[in-house]
Amino acid sequence: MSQIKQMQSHLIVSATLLDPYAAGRIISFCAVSADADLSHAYKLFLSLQHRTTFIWNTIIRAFVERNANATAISLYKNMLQSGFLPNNYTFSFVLRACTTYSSTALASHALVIKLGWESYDFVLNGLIHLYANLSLMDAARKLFNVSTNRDVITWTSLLNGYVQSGQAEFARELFDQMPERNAVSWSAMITGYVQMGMFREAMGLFNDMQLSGLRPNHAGIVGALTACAFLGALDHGRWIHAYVDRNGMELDRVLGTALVDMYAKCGCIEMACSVFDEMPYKDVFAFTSLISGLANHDQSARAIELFARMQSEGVVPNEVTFICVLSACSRMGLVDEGLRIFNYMSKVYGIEPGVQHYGCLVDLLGRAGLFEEANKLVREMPMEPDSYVLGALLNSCRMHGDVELGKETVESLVERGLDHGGVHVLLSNMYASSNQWDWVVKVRKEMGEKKVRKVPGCSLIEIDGRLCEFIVGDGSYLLMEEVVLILLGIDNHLKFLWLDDDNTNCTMTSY
DNA sequence: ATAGGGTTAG
Repeated sequence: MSQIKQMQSHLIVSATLLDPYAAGRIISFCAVSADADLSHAYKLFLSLQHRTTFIWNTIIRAFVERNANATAISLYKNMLQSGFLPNNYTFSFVLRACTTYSSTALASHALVIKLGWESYDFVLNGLIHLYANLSLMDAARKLFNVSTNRDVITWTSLLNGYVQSGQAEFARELFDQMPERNAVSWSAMITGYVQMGMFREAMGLFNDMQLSGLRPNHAGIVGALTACAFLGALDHGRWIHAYVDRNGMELDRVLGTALVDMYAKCGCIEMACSVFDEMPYKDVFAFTSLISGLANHDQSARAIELFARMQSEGVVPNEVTFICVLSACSRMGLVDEGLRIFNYMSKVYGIEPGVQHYGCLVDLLGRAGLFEEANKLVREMPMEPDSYVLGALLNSCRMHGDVELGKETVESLVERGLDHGGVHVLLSNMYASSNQWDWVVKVRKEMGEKKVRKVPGCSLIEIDGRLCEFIVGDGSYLLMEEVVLILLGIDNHLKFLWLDDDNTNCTMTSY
């Protein structure tokens, strides 16, 4: 790059930059090559007297590649105002920027048609991708149906649209129908399942992909790791980590963070830390992921330390980071520290607290027994409390045995339609522990009348690399009788051990 | 005369 700058000063002196072709080559190098320097390219672009369509296209492309869609679109509008006609290249970049600017999307499509580019491969795929991303599936499907030269990208773009709009079956149907599948189309379906919360399907497909002989790429690996994280599938996750190492895949920000998160969510916090240490570049995602993992492993002190380290390394925290840090403070009972962080979140970083931050703060105050403050905060916060905020308040009522405030809180949950069964169970347990049995009966009766159902609890474990899911009340598992016998055995054993203790009540209530 | 599209983390 420094050589290019030298060369460029020479060219300016010799007036060669007046040659638009030479200028185009230099801008292209500065804007989109491997070690590009976009701000330099942009300065150069602004200084040019004579621009070409190629130069406009290149600078627009550079901003799109950095996800600076607003800038890309405003450059595109400037281009039109300067009298340049966009060509197929222009549209292939601009349509990508339009995925976050739907108002410009329709106008761009209109111009595509007017200039006769609609049936041109790259442009048509760009349009399908655009409509699919905006979840405008009728439009996307229509274009797909009229396309005569469908390739694997056309199919993948449409598939992604069904994923975006949550239509898992259509997406899978399309995937099965594709005449050709490559690593990207497999990844799209795998991460599609992940986005739709269908983690077991994602893992199954990751497995099928390897059986089909295709090597998973970066995105496929990341998708599979995310699924492992949600499923707690540690053995699968470890296998993928070994695959990453064996194939010398670079621990970049995305892959590194996915690994850190997988280990943290699967209970291996030390492995999460060591992968984090290996990552050459750590951004806000990586830090936040580990801070969250530490907080969830009752290592809030380390979480808060990491938060300090992050800032000393100049990584700017975002709203999610603050949610994790505040919840760490709350678990450690660091009331003053939590309040201080809550305040400087907006003062120093300009992040306005959202409902989730208030939720953490209510939890922080409530756990510390500062009821009045917690209740006051809920009443005075600038937005409607959500189920998390009221749940935190309810939990603090339970912890400190304040049945009256608990009852009020449940009422406000009911008013807002946020009363899932667990809330009523909690209230009834609170009445029970304060020996108000008539109220227990009343709550239970109301639950019956309103047909409130508790969402069945479920758990997942991995045995010999196979995932087993257990749902409360479902006795239909293979080997269920053996499982029940073993549990009863453990139960009896515990009773025997605790025989002298009057208060022991080791009955199994559900399995 | 220089170029381009689909999948990726908290």
